[in-house]
Amino acid sequence: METKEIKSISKAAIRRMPLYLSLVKQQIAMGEKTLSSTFIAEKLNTEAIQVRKDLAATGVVGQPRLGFCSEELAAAIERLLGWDNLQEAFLIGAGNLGSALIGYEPFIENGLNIVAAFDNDSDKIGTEIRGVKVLSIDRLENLIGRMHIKLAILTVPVEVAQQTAERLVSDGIEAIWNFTPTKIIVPDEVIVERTDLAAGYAQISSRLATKAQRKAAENG
Amino acid sequence: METKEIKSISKAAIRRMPLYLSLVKQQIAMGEKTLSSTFIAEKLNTEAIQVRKDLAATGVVGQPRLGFCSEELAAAIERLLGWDNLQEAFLIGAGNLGSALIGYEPFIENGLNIVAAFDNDSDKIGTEIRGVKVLSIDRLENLIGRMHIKLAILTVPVEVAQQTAERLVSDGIEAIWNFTPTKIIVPDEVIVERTDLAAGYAQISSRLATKAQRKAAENG
DNA sequence: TAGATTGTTAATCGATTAACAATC
DNA sequence: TAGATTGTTAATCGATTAACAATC
Repeated sequence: METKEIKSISKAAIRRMPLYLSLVKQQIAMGEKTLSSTFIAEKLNTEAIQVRKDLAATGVVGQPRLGFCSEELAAAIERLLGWDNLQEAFLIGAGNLGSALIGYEPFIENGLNIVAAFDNDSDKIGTEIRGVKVLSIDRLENLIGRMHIKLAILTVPVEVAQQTAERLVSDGIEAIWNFTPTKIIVPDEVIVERTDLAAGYAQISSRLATKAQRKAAENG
Repeated sequence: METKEIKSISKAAIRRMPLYLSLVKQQIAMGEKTLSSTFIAEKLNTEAIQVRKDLAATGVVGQPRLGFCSEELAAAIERLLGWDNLQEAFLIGAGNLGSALIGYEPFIENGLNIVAAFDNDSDKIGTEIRGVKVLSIDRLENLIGRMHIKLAILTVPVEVAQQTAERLVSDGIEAIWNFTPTKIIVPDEVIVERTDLAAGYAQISSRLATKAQRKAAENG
């Protein structure tokens, strides 16, 4: 098989990959050997051209008239995302949101393995959340190195987000997934991804507000 | 006061507003009357020009040498986002993630009021989650109209996401905040915002995978 | 005044969409 | 073959960044 040029891939395309992957897996489960960009676009309420462009980045070559081989596509997306390997992670902050992430199905299904949670609340330390032990935050330093943990999921209160991030960095963490509603500042070599629930709320409430204002203007 | 032209505002800018708002509120709490785009940019690890451009959309006019009036800016951002009014919402699906959203501080602080949760698990129905009653999903139809609820937060299992969304739409919901890892298809007039935890995971794990591959190539 | 900052207009960058030849 | 689909190249669109005059 010829090796294809490495295609550049947009951040937005990466973010869409999980949608493609779960649809492809669904089709595999139903015994479908192939699926086309047209089909995917229809199911995801998007455009076929975007699907084709995105899938080009996986290196999978489609067949005119038939589309893409389901199995090949699933494997290629998983490889692209690194979801073909198990990813061990520490959860930092075992509050409501953190606890919810332990046991979040789409993570478990795709190789994200939260191996321990850390907190400074003595009531929580020593307990288990769905089988994951909650340890004292003081043991973080020791364990990151010893267990070769690359990824930390940061769900501490916003007030301590920056200082906790700095601790993680000095302990040698490679990537921080920041769920706190603030930006953390860390050295460039540390990978940071922020998932911002407040941003989503901003977007939906501003759209609702705009709609309400328009309605008021029409009736006024 | 002159009314300014309504500036167009990008989706990305809307999503950044909560970051600006919390920083501005922090400054107010510290007694600072003004703050500049330079200051904001430094704190948020971004560029001053982007901050100025974003803030222009609020209609607040800054003063050369001084920057923006903190109080005025906070009020303008809250108005822009509709966070100056209480937003009542139903939570659909009282699982782990849904439960975590009840009581999520940044929502509560900014006017998002989850007034009831709905589930079809008889073990959950009748219980309370941090003061919010869990009701049978069968009562949804009746209550959306009666309580004039505009916003539904969808945290049901992915398998029932589409059918639940359709129910919400036929009951007259105006906006759906979709936390399920799938796209839901609804009429255009219904506002849909999707917060996709799997997308964030895709992004961070692909970056980790790329880094690991580069490292392997160097050592190989 | 000198200098820091705002706000506008233009340039750049990145992502999406359109057009269309190639393929089976 | 006819027709659906792929994949590439070009055009468009939207967001970010740069340049710079205006302001206090």
